[in-house]
Amino acid sequence: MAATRDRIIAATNELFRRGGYNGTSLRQVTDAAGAPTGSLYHFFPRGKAELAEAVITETGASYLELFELFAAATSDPGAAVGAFFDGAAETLEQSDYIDVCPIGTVAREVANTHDRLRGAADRVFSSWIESLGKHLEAAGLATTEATALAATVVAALEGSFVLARTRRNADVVRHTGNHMRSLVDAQLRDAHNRAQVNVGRGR
Amino acid sequence: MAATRDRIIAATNELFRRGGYNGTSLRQVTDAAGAPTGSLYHFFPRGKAELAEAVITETGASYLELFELFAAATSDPGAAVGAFFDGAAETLEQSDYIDVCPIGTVAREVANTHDRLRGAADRVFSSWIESLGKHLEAAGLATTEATALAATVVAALEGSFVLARTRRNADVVRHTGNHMRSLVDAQLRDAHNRAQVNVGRGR
DNA sequence: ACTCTAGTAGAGCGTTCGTTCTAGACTCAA
DNA sequence: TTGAGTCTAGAACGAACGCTCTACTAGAGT
Repeated sequence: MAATRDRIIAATNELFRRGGYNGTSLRQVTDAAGAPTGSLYHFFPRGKAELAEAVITETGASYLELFELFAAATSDPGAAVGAFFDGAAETLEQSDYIDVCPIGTVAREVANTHDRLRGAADRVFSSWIESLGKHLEAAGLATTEATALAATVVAALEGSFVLARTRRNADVVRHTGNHMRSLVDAQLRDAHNRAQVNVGRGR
Repeated sequence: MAATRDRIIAATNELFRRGGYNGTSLRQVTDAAGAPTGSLYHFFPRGKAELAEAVITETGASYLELFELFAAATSDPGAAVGAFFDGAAETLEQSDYIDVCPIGTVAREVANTHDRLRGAADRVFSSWIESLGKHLEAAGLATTEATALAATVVAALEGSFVLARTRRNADVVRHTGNHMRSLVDAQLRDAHNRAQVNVGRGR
């Protein structure tokens, strides 16, 4: 019976997306979750930091699942990337530009002050990069190239959220998605061309 | 004699880069600047928000100048973009991964809660995009393409800061810079090819 | 029927927050 | 020398912060 815990996590997630870590008070969390302080400290004995760590880890895992869903729908990584950006843009517009991703916000905010939170966000980003990287490898990229390109895509995704929130306009997310798609396509084309040349040379 | 005002701005800039808006108290600011509360409210009568607005605007302008410096050094926008990313990576490493850019951090944090700060950050980002966009136009891109590509580059820059801070490793900034450079180069190549075709057709 | 644990409930702790306010010090024109 | 204006200095305010603490309730196990 962890319904209360779930409500606390969900409320914190949404509040972090709106106001970040330091901008969200536990009073807001308990009010939004309809849970008393006692329950909050029952589920998260180390307090706010432990709650934030759980939100980052659990949200990160669910976004990883979501991306895998997009990736499973096609063997073309460029298309999956483009679709993911488009979905994020839609979400932004429908939520009055509340941040799509609490992880990036919190990570940037507390990277220098809360090392455990930084570590949790690091693990989440790494899991995303690894997942996308594997799909890029499967499509023909070398491991090093695939990882670097995956990191760039994640960076562009997070950065486009910053701009979209600031301008209150999600088009930048879509445009960035298109650019990432053509970048992925170009790198895959290069890799295939190189492979062809090597085959032609009897390699 | 606005030396005190300058010290307050500089201290706030650095503290924002470390802890963001809500994570920085005015006590920290006055301590770091060696200025009493009275002086702070003398120069910024509307308090913390006005101070933050000034930091965003002034830092934004100085980064615009910095980019123009990189851009003036070459007629190749791709090279300027790459060099700018490399410079940022260096800065990150030399500063123990304090954020390079207080604007992105603050903007993402308070976009939903402080509209004036959001507006100030919006103007700064727009000025960067406009500047890079003009250089891309000068190199042969159409206005729409140039603006969209410039926005993607700024997004990738901001996003790579998030990842670099979180991983405590600036390589992602360099890799993203390389990818942005090749993206810019590819788009310019496409534009020139299209122009050639049109000339060949007597257009 | 009794005990034990999980979870609910919220008053209250010490601290720090952004801000206000009063008082004093310096500069320079009149 | 005076007076006005600019800037410095920091004590003090009410509000809000994260967190601790004690008391209570519900239900499972024996």
